[in-house]
Amino acid sequence: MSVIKPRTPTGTLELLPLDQIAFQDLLDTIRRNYERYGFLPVETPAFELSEVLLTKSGGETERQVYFVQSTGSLKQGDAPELALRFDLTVPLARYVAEHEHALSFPFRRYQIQRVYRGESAQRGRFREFYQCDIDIVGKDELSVRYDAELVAVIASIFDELAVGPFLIQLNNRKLMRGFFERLGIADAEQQTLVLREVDKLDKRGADYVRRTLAGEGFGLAEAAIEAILGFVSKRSGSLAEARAMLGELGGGNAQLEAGITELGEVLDMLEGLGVPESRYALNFSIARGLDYYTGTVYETTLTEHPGIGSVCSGGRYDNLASHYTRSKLPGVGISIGASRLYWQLREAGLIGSAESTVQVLVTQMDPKLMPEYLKLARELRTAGINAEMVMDAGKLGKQLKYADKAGIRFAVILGEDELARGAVMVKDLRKQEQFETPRGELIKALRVEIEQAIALGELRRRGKAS
RNA sequence: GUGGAUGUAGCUCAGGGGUAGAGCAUCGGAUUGUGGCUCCGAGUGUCGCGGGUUCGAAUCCCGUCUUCCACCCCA
Repeated sequence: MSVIKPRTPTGTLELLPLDQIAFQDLLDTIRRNYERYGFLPVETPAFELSEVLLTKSGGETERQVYFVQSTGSLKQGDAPELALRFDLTVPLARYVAEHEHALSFPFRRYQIQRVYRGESAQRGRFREFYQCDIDIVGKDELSVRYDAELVAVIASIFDELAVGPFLIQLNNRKLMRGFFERLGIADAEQQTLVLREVDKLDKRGADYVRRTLAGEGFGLAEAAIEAILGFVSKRSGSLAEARAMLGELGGGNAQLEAGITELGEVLDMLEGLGVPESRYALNFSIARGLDYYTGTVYETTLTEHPGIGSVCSGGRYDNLASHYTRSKLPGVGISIGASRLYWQLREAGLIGSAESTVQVLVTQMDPKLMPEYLKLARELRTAGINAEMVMDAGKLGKQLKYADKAGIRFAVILGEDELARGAVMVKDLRKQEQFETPRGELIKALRVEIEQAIALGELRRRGKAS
């Protein structure tokens, strides 16, 4: 009989249990912070109607969309009416438009789900991956103060992830467009093209951008190019510097002035929100690729790992759901690509395998004592301690080996000797220590051990809070 | 979609016209209440797929697929 080689399609991330636990810990941290800042959970279907998803046909998105089709429909040669979502923003727009009357505005939702993109796989880039989005959608209006609030959320998450220093870089599309307009680049399309090139500054360097802007398709005058480069090369190192950067821009047109005002308001909020100055900076080269951003744009990087690139990005959009409703729904949102983030952090050695979610293994020393083992396991579980029981008799050595390989930190051992003494043995496989405790104090003793390990950062809190 | 590379045991790879190897991993054992170290033993491959050259191909040639890297785009 021929067997099929078991393998996952390229561009998918499939993990072993201990790595999956580490990944889920990452998602949990993100989710916890989203909820802490008052965002509500939403899930939408993995696939949407094609007509809903592909509002803007042509271009990059359509090239990357996976269509979904039943075999029956495929045989009939019908065009697929379903497609897998490629981000969470388009489904959000549909969701808000569809449930507009049942939602409270400003609507704050978080969504942690997988999205699909049919692109060729590369390092840390997947065809199926998790996005963790938050968006705040207003009705008719939404204050830029919300734009500042998102900075606080990002800072809170990356602080808690403890992956070293990070920088949330801020910019504003109006400010950029206004600046280009002042230089005589008035056409919106042309501005978009310049935005896209300028965004590559930190990756490709000033010379690359200079050459591109002077080349065909742009052909900008040297003075304009130098003005642009001088503008986009600026970075703030502190709040005072950020304010000075805005102050030096001067005015000249409504867009530029609006951008300066908006960014200024965002800066004014950050201190009160408790975001340290070291966590954010203005960077006038940040543009983001998506063309629906109209105001604030965000891009977060890990200072000590520039190679990882952006770990969280997003921005403000004027009218989220114009394709689905006549209501004006402005919003602001950010997204964390969790699969890529996890993968990159692991590559950089910033994240390892976790310990098992199983906290204690109840070993089976003597099959005759099975009723005792069952009782022990029940006690542990009732106390909120995650416990696994060995059901098959076998050598104790093998059972401990199993616990070790499975990443289980503690083993409980009970044989004739302990039973006679009314005691039970607790073994810490990591510390290579064991101690005997009176049977009645097992739970207390284990809790102390577990809390200690959590305090040392060796374990994460599992099971119900005790 | 464009350009470049790759493909040999579960993994990392060596070999290079005469029919396949190492390390790691896996499993078993080292006197029946204690894991990660050590020692002993065991198994596995249509050498990516198809065709050609040859007495003979994993090894040379052609095609094809796959995976990877860069561009594009993005998380």
